[in-house]
Amino acid sequence: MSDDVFKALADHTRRTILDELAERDGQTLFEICGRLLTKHGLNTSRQGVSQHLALLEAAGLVETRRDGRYKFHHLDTRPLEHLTDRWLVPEQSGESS
Amino acid sequence: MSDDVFKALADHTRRTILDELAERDGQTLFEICGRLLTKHGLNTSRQGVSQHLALLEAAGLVETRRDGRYKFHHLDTRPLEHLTDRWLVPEQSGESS
DNA sequence: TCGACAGGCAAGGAAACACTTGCCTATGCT
DNA sequence: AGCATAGGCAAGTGTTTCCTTGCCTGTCGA
Repeated sequence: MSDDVFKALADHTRRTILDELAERDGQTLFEICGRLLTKHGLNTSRQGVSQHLALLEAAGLVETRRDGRYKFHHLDTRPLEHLTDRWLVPEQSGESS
Repeated sequence: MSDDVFKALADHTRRTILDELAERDGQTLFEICGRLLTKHGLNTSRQGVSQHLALLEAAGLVETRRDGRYKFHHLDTRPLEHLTDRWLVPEQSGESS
C-alpha cells in the first residue's frame, strides 16, 4: 500500500532527506546529519535522523546496504512514480467501478 | 508551497474524500459524509469531515462554491501534478544550487 | 587489546493531529 | 412566522508524531 509513502512524505525533514539522497545517493547516517545541518540548517539529532530513515525505509523509499561499520542509504523513487495518478487521471477512457 | 499539500495527503480519510470528489465533483458536506459512511465505512462526524475539507481547501486541493445554503466542493488536482517531480527527475541536465 | 567511530535500542516529553460534543448562524420550505 | 436543513465556531480529549537523552553493540585502526 502507498499508505506509508504518504505518511513518509508528510514530514519536512524527511522530504529534505530525500532531496539529499537524490543529489548524492548512498550516504551514511552521519553524512546525512552533517548535510542537513550545514546545507539546510536542520540540526536534528542523529537519532532523529535515524528514525526518519527507518520510516523512509519502511515506506520503500530508501534502501539500505551495510558494509562493515558503514550503512549506506539509497533512494528508491519507484513508490513515488504513480502516487497521485488516482486523482490526476479523471476517467481516462472507459474505467468501470 | 506544496508543504500543505503533503500534509493534506497524509491522512487516509482526506485521501478518501479526494477519491469521492474525483468520482463525483461538487458534492456538499452532507453528501460527502454520507458517502464516506456507506461506501467506505468511515463514520466520521460532520465536523470531522468539515475540518478535513478546510484543510484540503487550505492546501489548494479543494475549491468551494456557495449557493444558498449549500456549499459545493470541487476538486482541484493542479497542486498534485508535479508534486514528486523533484525526486523523480534525478538531474535532468544542469541544475545549480 | 584499547579506543575511536558508526550505528542501534528504548524510554520519556512536548507538540501536533484527528475527532467529538455543544451551541450558533443562515437559508429555504410550508 | 416557524421549523427543518446546511453549515460554522470553539473548546476539550485521546492518540500520534517528532525529537531528545542515555546507554549498548559492533567495526576498524594503532
